Amino acid sequence: MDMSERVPDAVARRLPWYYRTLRELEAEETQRVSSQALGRRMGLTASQIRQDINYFGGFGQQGYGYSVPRLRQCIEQILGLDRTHRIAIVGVGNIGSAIARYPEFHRDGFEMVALFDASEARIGNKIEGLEILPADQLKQWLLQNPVQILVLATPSEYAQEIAAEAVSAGVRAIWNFTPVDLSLPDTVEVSNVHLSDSLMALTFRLHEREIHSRSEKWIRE
Amino acid sequence: MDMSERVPDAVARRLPWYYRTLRELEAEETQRVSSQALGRRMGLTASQIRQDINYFGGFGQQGYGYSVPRLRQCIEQILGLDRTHRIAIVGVGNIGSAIARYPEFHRDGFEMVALFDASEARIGNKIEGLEILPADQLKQWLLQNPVQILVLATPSEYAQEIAAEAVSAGVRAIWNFTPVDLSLPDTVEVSNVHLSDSLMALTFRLHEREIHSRSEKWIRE
DNA sequence: TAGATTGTTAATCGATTAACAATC
DNA sequence: TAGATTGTTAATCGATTAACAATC
Repeated sequence: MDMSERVPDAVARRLPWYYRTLRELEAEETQRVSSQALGRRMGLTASQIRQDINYFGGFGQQGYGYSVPRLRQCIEQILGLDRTHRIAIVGVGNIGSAIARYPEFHRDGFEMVALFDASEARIGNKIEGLEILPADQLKQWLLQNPVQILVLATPSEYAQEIAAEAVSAGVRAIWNFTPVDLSLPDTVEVSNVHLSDSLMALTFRLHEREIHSRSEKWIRE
Repeated sequence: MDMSERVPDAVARRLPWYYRTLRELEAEETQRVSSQALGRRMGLTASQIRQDINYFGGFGQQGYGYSVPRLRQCIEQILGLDRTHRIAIVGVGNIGSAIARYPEFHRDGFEMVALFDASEARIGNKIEGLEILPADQLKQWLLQNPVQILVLATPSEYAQEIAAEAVSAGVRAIWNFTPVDLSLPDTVEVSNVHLSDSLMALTFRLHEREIHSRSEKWIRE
């Protein structure tokens, strides 16, 4: 498993997709899969799948294909899901609390360990048995209770400040739900869920399509 | 504005980002911006920004740069945000109800018009003044009240079925929060928010980094 | 006018696809 | 062994970057 160079983003983005698909195949009790069959299922070329998988090593077998459980397990390890990840959430508004209540995470080794919010009305309340702590205790708490991942779901105006604070308390991975492009040392990994970007990408394609069909009509008439 | 070819995904993904940044600049009352200045701010090359913008036409002015309000407005139009988009949500669990309560959408012309759920316990309840309707009335309702966008936030096992139903009732854009790769006619636009994929991309990079630093040590010692 | 910066073409880089020898 | 399918190298394609003439 040679990891001497940073894996291209294009490949990294497909890894969870492979993982998800392999889990489906496993649930269907499929034992083996060829790059061609997997490609057909995912809408990728067989070549790309072999290329991607080989980035991490030869998990297949010539003339046979890939063992579904084995490949699933390998990708699970590559994704780091064989470990437990402790997660804290800052900002328990709509999205923050939805994440706090999301049960599926547990299955993949994620453990919600603390919730923080700045609103007096929320502090002290419980979500899934976990008490909401005052946001101004975040740094202190993190120093004593390290987490692997911080979920950032505060109002935009506090996002940068709180992220920087968390990083100074040792956080090295942020799952960012605010529409803010965080500026942090590049020793910190950030995964953005820019919800409105994703919604706008949808309206863009919808709009683009309408223009297309209009101009098609134009040509026909 | 030549749109004879489909805009590459790479460009489409950056459009909402440009829009967001231009809005920030506008809020800071910046009147003009050069591709270089915008590039520095966003971490892109000036060249790429000019290339991207020119995909849609010459909105700049030689020797001056781009007018921030004008460019913002142009991209707003390109994204289709000058129109109103009616949205319905199916599945008002954690994520569905978080989306239903998200206030920011209104600003960009999105209007939440209906909520659906299959659970007896939820039907009849209200979120933001909107009553939750039985999911089995979805198709009927959509036929009478067309929406531009359907938010899909049901349990995975119903996602494909409900999406197909909505499409047969005229829906042409789906904002998909389920971890399912929907299979729909390509006349339908889908924007996926695969939350666990995004979380796993984070653990992958975190893990990858650890391997790096370990092997660095290895070399040093 | 001179300086600045775009719009656009050409060069480079990286990612995807094709091809095929290795091998199970 | 013969057939199938991987692992891997080479060819192609597309996206990014560089360069520069056009022009405000």
